[in-house]
Amino acid sequence: MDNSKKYDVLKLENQLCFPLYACAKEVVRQYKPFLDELELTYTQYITMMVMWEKKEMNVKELGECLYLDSGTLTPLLKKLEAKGYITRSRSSKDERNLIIVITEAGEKLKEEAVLVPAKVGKCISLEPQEAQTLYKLLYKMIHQMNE
Amino acid sequence: MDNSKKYDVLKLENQLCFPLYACAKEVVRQYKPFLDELELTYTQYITMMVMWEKKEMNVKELGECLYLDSGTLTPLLKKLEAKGYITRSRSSKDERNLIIVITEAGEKLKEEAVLVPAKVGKCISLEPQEAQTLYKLLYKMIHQMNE
DNA sequence: ATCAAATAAATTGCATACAATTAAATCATG
DNA sequence: CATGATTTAATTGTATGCAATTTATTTGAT
Repeated sequence: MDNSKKYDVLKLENQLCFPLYACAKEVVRQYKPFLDELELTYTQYITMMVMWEKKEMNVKELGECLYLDSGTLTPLLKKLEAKGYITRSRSSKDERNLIIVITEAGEKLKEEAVLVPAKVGKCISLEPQEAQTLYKLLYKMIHQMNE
Repeated sequence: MDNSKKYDVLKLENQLCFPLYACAKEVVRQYKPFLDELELTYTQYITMMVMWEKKEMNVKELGECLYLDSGTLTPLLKKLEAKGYITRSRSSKDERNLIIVITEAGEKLKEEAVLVPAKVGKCISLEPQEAQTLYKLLYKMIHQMNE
């Protein structure tokens, strides 16, 4: 092997994972000013996105949707409950399950939240075709890694 | 507006940012078993990648490379110093600057680290063309957001 | 029916991330 | 050349993330 090239794989610029990691963080940062208006963090926001759609979920299901575990979700859900956007209660069918249900206030928040994607979209403008390509590649990777 | 579609922008499946966020986390998880062998976290690993290439950097430069601030880097660099992979010392030219220099032990670590990318590559197999496309799109976004 | 195995959350411990603030050093301008 | 502005790290405080463990509950095989 050409020794001058041996360590090139360790250069940041030759990594695919690094821009992925950096880009994800930057995107979350783009969300921040808009989410601050709703007093939500990014993780709380995506959790609410699931709740806006599903209305009722248990922690395990939420974790599967969001790729988060109970160590992250438990404190986060307690905060959302404290804000009044969800309720947390044990299932009577199976006491192990904690059922998360969206509240009226939670539903109401959706009216403001619906404006967020467009605001962020202005900061991150890819061509529709590029966005589509990126979307597919990301999910391809995600599915590949979850095997 | 068609009301049945009004809130579709809030569905996780219609988000580009969510798979980005999820994929980045999953990738870091793929690294973990291999980095565990080196007793490095992912963030410590990418920091070492910069050090392997540059040998000497100050905290500000590292932060620019890695998109991290001193709040993250200061404790991380202290850990890398404790492991013996870097030294931390103030510049005599400008005492505000903290100069990070890689040590012998740090250089030595590169021998094991150089095997990591291939191992991770096996878990994340995109076609070279796809990887190239993804790489370009991610950097396009990163550069756009840093304006 | 009983009890070991499995399941679901919660807890614990550690390591980021990052905004905001602070402290020290240097610069720049009158 | 004095001092206010700027720059660089460090610190503080809050919120993740996740592995590993614990606790409570339920399931399932005998």
